[in-house]
Amino acid sequence: MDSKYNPTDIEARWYQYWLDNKLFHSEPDGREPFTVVIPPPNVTGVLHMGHVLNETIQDILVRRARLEGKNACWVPGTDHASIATEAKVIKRLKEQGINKSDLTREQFLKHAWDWTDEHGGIILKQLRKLGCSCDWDRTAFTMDETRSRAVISVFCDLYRKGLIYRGLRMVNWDPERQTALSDEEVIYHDEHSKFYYLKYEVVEEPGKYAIVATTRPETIFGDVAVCINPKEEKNQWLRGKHVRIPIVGREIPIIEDRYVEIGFGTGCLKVTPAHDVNDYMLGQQHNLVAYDIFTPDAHINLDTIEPEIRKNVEKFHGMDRFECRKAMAEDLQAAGLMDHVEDYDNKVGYSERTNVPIEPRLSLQWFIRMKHFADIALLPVMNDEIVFYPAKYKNTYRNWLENIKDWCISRQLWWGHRIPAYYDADLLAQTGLENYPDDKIIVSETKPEGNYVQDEGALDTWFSSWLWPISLFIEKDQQMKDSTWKNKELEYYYPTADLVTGPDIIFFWVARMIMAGYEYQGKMPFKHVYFTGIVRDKLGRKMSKSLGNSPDPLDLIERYGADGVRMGILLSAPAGNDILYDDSLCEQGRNFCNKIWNCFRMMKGLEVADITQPETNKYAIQWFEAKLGETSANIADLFSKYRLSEALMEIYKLYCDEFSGWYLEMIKPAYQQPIDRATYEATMAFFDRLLVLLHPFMPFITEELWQNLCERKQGESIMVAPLNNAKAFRSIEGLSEDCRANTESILDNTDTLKEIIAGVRNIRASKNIPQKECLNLYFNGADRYECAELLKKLANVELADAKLLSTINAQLSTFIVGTTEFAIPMDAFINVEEEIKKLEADLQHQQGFLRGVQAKLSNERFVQNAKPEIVELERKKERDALARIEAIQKQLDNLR
RNA sequence: GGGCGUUUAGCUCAGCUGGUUUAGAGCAUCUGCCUUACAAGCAGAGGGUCUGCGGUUCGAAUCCGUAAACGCCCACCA
Repeated sequence: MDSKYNPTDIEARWYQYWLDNKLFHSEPDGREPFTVVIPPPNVTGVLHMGHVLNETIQDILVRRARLEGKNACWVPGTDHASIATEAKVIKRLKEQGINKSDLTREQFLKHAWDWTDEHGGIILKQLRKLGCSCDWDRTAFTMDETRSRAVISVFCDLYRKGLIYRGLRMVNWDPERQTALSDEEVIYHDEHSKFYYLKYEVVEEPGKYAIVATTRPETIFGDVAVCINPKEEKNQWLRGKHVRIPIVGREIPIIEDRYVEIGFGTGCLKVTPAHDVNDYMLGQQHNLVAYDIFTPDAHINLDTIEPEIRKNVEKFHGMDRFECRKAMAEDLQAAGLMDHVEDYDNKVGYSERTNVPIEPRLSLQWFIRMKHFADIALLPVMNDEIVFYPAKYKNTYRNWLENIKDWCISRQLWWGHRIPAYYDADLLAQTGLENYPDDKIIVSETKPEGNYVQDEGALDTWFSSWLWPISLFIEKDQQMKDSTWKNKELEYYYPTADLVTGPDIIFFWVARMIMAGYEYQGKMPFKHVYFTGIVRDKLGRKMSKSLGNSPDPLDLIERYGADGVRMGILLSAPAGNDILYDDSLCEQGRNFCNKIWNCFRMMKGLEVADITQPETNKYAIQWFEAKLGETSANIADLFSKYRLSEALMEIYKLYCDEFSGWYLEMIKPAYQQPIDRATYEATMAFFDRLLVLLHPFMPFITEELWQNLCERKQGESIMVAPLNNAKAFRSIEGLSEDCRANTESILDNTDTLKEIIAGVRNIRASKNIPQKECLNLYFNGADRYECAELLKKLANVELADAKLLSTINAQLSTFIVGTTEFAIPMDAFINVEEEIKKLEADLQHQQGFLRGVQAKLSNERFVQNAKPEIVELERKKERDALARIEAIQKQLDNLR
């Protein structure tokens, strides 16, 4: 065996073994289920560090549950990601010289499916490299047959329930992709822009102007009024008058509405109903026309305005909106109709997917009434039936639900689930879409007989994702019945156990799954939600392609091994906190693998013989048994709180410090001596349990070593290791009174021993005494008899001999543990000056400590008010401190 | 403009209902060791008064108030 762990071959081999033996596959049975559904990555996506974090956490939870004997089922799959994927397909077509507009829907979809088949699922392959134990037989796609049928059924069902409606509304329009978006898909950025003060001449008083401040002068073609607040003094003179739009020339009325904020800007607000949500609202209240002056791709379109007005501004027709803003500002300036321009900071909404400024646009879309869903989804989270980790997201969640708005679910895209709404072709030809009567729309799972045309729109991707925890378990060909699905799988796997996802999709996805869960199964979709942080680089910057600061996970796996990367990403990832990723974390993971590897090498190198078991070994085994029990209990507790990085750290310390650093040193036979069989077997058993404990975090190396620890049968795996776990996970609280006392005292005693050894090592290091030099240890003090007993058990770790201290002389180097003083004869090594200095510093510290304690104890109110056990503790502190001070002084006297 | 969160060693974080020998961990740093499992290692050491201020209390990193800094979410002030 090499002294370095080499993961590459090992990982590939065991992953295949797990697949071959169907160890990831789950079928309903008598065991308790533990279900996790993967947050489906984009079907054409590629693995990035965010996935690594997310999937590692899920795998840890799933593998842990499996070891606990649960029937773990982690269902993988991908999301069709309608906007993102459509964009990618369009881009590729463009590279081939094809425009989307040249294709029919069917032709385009053919290309999209080709693309999906080609690139789809690459990311799922990559997850295997990470070690993810997904049940691949269940792999699903949000647009596969079963999921699609579910989506359409739900649309029809909600429509029948009156929870879906079609309406002409002001929506967020993405001019790049030319589709409507939901409110959640708009991201607001702070922007330094300009505030333009435009002069609108008052018709009734030529030469006088109303000054209107706007950030968007390019929309003045659509102005239909100027609004003032009836209470604003300075604009009273405008009441009832009309103004002329500069450059454009249209005469528009001054209207009054209290919506306009007094004191903001000039108090005059231009009203453009087609291009601003508030203006739209004003327009409706004041019966104003809405001129839509933009094409779907946000170029100026003057076809909608009056021809006589148009001729004034023909040159702007067809301009891009930002180009037009510039041109309009210049023209206004030149015409003397620009009062002035100010710098202005405001927020501008951008499309989440295309990163293009969104345009508020009046359009005919499909919506879900959300009030009903907010009602069913709020309570379960607020009273912790569904538990959020960290809990702070409950606030965010509540806030959103309490202010919820209807969800725009239609998209002007082809890649997605086509809206199952049908229009009578003849009627449609007469009325057009906007005026098509609602009661003549047919919403149905299947195309109605006759001459009907289907709605051109597709559904928002999240309209399929919100069904994910349900739709994954719907049987092939199963139809929705009575607004629900029932079958054996749903009965068994639903509700799922844990959902692991980023807080950025709490509204998009988490909240909506909860809604759909209650609506369609009458139950929560999951019991716990673990929100991960965002992976950042070590400078705290979000990882992004454009910054180039995101490492390629596969490359990292290549360099550090999957186990190393898993440890690296997890180590500093407390729930909900962002993680600052740095390669050095993976390095630590790799180093840890190496450590474990070498523990194993050491054990395998032992020669076993039937000899008497030394007392030290008996003690070591007892102690480590206790330690392992204690740590296992801690880890179980940390798991229950989803504090996974802390759990891993506990295991890390258990391996490195306790097992390698202490236990193996205690039982290690002298050079070329054999080990007794009892100790050997106990040690192997310990290691087995250690591997099981670590397995969820580092699946590959643990499987490799577990398989080599002893003879294993074909098909056996640490993944489903039999329940010596029950023993490993038990807590000290669960032990009998006697056993617990024993456990605790052996742990305490060993801590004392470690302190003594540390004292000796300290002296050795500070005096440069070589390792080979065996030292004699003398001691004296209150607990000396106990110490003597203990030391005998550990003598072979560090010491030649342990004796009661009889006389003290200057040729000793000393230290104190508890209240016992220890001394090592130094002969020529001793430096009296230094020794005195050290003791004096210690003395000072002890005296300071004593003063603090005594101050407390002499405070009557403390003695009266504090709990008796606290007072007693302080008294013990005082006694101990006094004893130590006395000991130090005695030593000082001797040295002097 | 609202709401939430954070602020503890050089870095990343623990520290639960105030009291557990004058604050812990991992990493990093420094020193010494190629000791017969491991230099991707071993041993040892240094390093913080817990963001500032005020309060409650016998006692505060821990509770309350306040200020500041940073971060996140929400919101139609053009």
